[in-house]
Amino acid sequence: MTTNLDYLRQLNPSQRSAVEHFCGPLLVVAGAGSGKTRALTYRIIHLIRYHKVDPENILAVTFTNKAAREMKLRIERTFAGEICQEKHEKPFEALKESEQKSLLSQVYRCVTKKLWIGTFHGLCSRILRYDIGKYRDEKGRTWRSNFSIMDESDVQSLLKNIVTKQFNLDEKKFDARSIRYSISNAKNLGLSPDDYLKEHSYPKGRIIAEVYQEYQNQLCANNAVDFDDLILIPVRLFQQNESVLGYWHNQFKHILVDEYQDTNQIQYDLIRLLGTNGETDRTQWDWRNRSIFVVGDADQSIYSFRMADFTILLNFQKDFGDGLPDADTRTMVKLEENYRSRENILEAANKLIENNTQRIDKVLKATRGSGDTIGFKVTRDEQEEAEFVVSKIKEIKRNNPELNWGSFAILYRINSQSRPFEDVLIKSTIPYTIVGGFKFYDRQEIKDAVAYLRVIANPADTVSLLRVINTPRRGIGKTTIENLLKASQELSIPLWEIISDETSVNTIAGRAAKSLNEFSKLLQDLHGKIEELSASEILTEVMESSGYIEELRLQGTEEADNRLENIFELSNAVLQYQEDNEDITLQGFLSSASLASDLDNLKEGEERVSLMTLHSAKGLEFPIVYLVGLEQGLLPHSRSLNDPLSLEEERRLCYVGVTRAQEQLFLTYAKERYVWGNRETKIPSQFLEELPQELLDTGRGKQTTKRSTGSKIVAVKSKSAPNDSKEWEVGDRVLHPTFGEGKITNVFEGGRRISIAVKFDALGNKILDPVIAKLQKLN
DNA sequence: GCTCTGTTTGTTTTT
DNA sequence: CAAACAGAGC
Repeated sequence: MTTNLDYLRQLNPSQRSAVEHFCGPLLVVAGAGSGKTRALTYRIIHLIRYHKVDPENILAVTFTNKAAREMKLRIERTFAGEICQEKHEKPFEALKESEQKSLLSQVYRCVTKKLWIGTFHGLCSRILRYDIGKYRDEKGRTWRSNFSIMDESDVQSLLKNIVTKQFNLDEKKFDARSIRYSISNAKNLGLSPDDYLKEHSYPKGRIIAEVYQEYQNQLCANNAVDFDDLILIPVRLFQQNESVLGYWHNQFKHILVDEYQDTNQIQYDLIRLLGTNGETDRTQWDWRNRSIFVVGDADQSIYSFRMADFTILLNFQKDFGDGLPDADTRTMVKLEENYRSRENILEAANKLIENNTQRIDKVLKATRGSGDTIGFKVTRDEQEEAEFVVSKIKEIKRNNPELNWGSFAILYRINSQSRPFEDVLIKSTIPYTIVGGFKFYDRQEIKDAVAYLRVIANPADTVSLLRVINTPRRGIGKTTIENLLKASQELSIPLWEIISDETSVNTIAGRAAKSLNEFSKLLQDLHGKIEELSASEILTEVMESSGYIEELRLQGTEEADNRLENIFELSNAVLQYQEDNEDITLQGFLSSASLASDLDNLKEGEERVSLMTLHSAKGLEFPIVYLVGLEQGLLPHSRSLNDPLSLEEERRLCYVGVTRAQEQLFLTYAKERYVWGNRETKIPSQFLEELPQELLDTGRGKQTTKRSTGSKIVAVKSKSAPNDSKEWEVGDRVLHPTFGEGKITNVFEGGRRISIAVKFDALGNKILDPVIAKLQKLN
């Protein structure tokens, strides 16, 4: 019997060699629209169908939950199609509906269900539900499997409390936000509080290390972890426990990572540990029946603020691969044919990204006709910008009956730019969805409901307990709570243990004792039934019995009705979760809820105009794209203007936007816009100049993209720079201790900092800080 | 113990 | 121009 491998015929040679790769490492450098998702999906199918790999042994990491869901769906469908051909010798579509259904559910049971597909965070939380009990950090802290995942605002208030109440620090110097950022960065580099202290001995660093230490204490006391811990803890656990690592190493024989350019250090550590079983000597690596397969595009790396580091991708060949030059390597495949966009759009994208220095050379090759020129519009302000875009949408839709509202996307740099577009869309009664901004799970009533569920699942979660202890109002006031907290601190036991003991409550709480005991009884009751009741039953029960629903009903205002509606929506989400997953436990639902993103709501086939940030648009495509707000200070964002590295990231962001478009792309720029309630005059984005001017169509013939002189923020000079940067000049040969010899191709001056771009003979372009990198000038 | 209101503060991007 | 917060009044 010849296995029917129909899917291979749909691939070009490079895609095919990626899909047919079996064991060992492979880097797939995949340009925008080059069919990388297809390569990834088909490779998984090929592993199972052709190489007979057990789906259980495949780990595929995607960037979003949505991407994971879609990949599963595609695998399921393709698989069903293949099996159908093989068994019945007819296409899947020819089956009766009932046969289709039963085939799909069979594929689900044998394949999709067993695959480990998800985001780093989702997959790691799954691993932790098995193994977190085996972890012990360097201070001896431990966690239990019913841990809570703290959301960003919980973390924020926890930290604020530590900074202001416990440490009495100056809030100006140590605001919770920047401390959170430091801690998160530390965790993404794999640093514990002690490690952090070692690396930062200066006074401020020492204090941050102390706050970090105390923050860990409190997470532990709440039996809670934050987002970063979801990845950090497995890595640490694997490092300290050989047998746990061995188990998961053995489980995951084939590891696939999508969007590899946006992984950070700790995620890399995780992949490396799983792939190599922690063996550092690469001659000892055993690739029999194993592989690491990563897909990415350095030009689309846009998450460095989250510590993503695309040099991890650039180093793949050195790390895992054979390190041979491009022409000879067997561990890298480049996908350069673009199946998405019209040639004009690609040309613009290619021209734009050429201005970046640090990249793997790669050109998107068009496979479709040239298409229209790129629309460009200068408007008076953001209001006119929105009106222009919406009227254009209407016009194009009218002239192209095959398009629906879902064919259009409006992309912007920051969420607050959506406002005027929403207004105009509403006025025109055009359906739209807005991705990002305020999430469903950020709504007050949803957070209340979820907090109830979290306390029931994990009574040690004092943060959630405090949120609901007096919601709805049951006469448990500030002083009562403070007394209870004091008691719990003195006895160093969780608040919950005080509250669940009637005698203690009666002693401490006084007037509030009665309602406190009722409250505690309700939660205790449900906590006891956690095994026997489903998540949705618990939700309904707690919302009714706590009086939460009743209070909203009594209010009768429009707002209260809205909240009731949302709670109803939440219970639908729970039911949906139970439908989609075998796991109907409360904890299962709670972790999926914590990790849910707004992007998950974006459904294909929904005929609505999409509004989202450029970050959210990654991985998506639309026939018609409006990339708006192309102004200095917005795109590129003002915070990147004096740092060449961030500026390159902004350019990549713009590149991501441009390459989302299939048929047509519009760019807009508003001369004035409200910033912080003030009108501000804006100058055009420098990226506009970098695009091929002949492709820009202003609709009137005359080009108006020239910027006023003197507005260049980043000076690129070769000679006679006014300050002492003349030490480094374009054309100089230099020697770097690790990168070797190279030639300076650019000198950037931004404020006090100087960066230079060097093309190394062996390693290609890199941007360096000459003060940090110990560069030597050669003559 | 709870609500209202004036003041302050701050905006990139997100799993 | 928000939202979030603190302090005063009920």
